[in-house]
Amino acid sequence: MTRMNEMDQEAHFAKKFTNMKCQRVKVDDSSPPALEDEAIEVQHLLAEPKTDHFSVDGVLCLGKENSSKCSEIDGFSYGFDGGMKRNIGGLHPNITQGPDDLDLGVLDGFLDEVDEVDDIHAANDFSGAYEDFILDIELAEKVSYLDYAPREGSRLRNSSSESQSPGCSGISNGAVGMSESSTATLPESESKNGWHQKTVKCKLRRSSVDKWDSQEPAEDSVCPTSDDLEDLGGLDDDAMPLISLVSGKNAKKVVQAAKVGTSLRQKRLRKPTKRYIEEFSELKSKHEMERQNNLSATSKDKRPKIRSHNELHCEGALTHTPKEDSSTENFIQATSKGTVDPSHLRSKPVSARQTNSSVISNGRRWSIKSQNEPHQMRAVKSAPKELSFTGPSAQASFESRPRRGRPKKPLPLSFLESEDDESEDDRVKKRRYKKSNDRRKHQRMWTTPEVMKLIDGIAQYGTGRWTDIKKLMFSSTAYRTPIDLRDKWRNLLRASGAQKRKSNKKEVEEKLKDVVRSLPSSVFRRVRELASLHPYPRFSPGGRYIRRKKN
DNA sequence: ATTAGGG
DNA sequence: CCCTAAT
Repeated sequence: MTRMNEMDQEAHFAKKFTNMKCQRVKVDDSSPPALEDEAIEVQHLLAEPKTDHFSVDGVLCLGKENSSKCSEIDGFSYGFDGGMKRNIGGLHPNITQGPDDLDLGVLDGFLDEVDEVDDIHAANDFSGAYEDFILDIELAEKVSYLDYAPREGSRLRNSSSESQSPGCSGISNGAVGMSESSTATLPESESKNGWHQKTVKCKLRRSSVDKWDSQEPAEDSVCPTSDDLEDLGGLDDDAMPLISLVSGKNAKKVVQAAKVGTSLRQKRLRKPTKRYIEEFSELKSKHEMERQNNLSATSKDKRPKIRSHNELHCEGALTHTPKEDSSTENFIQATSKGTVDPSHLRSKPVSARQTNSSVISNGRRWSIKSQNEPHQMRAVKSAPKELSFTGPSAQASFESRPRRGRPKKPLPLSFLESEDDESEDDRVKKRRYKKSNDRRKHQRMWTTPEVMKLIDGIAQYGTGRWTDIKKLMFSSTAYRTPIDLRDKWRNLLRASGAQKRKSNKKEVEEKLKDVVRSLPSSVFRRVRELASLHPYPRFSPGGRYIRRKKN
């Protein structure tokens, strides 16, 4: 599985870049010699973005210390970085441990964070768009020079220049801001001024899509989308602006002919639905967030993958140090607001991780051995579910996470639209909506220490006073609500057999049994004790109401 | 706002 | 975990 994925990735990357190259070359060739001034401009523009090489450069940078030496191409390296991360993220679920629910747990923290992740996406998208944006800047100026709707022109320029510097310095705010300003420009594109706006739009789209699909093995280059093609008279969005600059419609045809091959192929390759892509990106986001939230070892499993992945692309080209992913980390850190310093994580030697994992696997213990251990457990999660627990540090970091409310936002119908014909704006919106709506249940694994605390709390307060228990025993864990506590207790009762429910339901019983198995028997002893002491459903098995004890 | 109970 | 009803 792992193997295959990696290979896919590799092949995919290769193909992608090849495609890009082809496009540019063809465009170049087809540029009519007429209008030499413009042609030169075009040449310049074409030469400017060394897209074909930036990947390599980016990787190199990655391998190095993310030092300032790379600053010139930082934008690119970041962009690439984003791609890599997504790749890894996407890769992970497949390559990690086996089946069952464990991955759900690993992923869980992420879904809630999607909003924040959005920023990351934005940043990444932008960095991807960066190179093209350079072009756009020049274009924009040209445009305004040509007296196209001055307001728009200046607008464009503003957003461009504003973003230029931050983009280069590769810091989150800048990047995000930029991407936002750029997107803000898009909606205006419907006005008559026509092509230059479209130009920007398409370019942005194209680059972001490139980055985007680079994450997904099954997904291939998807530069032009149907709507674009229609809008622009069937022109490749890459070729379009340049050609337009040169000589308008005649050029269009030339280019159209030239790019037919690549375009068609790209179209054909575009199989996965947007839905699919989105899903994937969310998963990725989750992974990214998880890396931030669990300062220590969440990635016990992931990390090695990252390494290997990088190796795949960098091998021989550079000597990569243990810090090879530091740039990645830094980027994330810079990008998100409430970020935990991932430094431990970086510096954590492999040996330590291995040690921890072994410790975990042998399992059942009540006492906390080390602060880091819990994270390992959560990350590994192949260990019995209830066995793992969340350490204070992780709790703290999760605590800072805003409590997710229930979305309940009405789902726009456009959301369900078929994918192929929708404007860029729609697509952007869609993505946004998806994020807010599509967030699934974020399940948090109950760790043994948590269960213990819960039991203690119940012993103290009895059932029914969940808020008190929450406040007292779980004051540090924001993600456990009183209701959660109650639910967990309910489950414990059922699992411990203290609840003489209709035991006929073998199916359910069986499922609960594994939960039981993963928890120390001592826990269940207590559960049973408490069950009799504080019967949860206030009705005893006999059906009589039992009054709750008041402490 | 909190709890109970069902999905 | 989510939702609703009841308190």
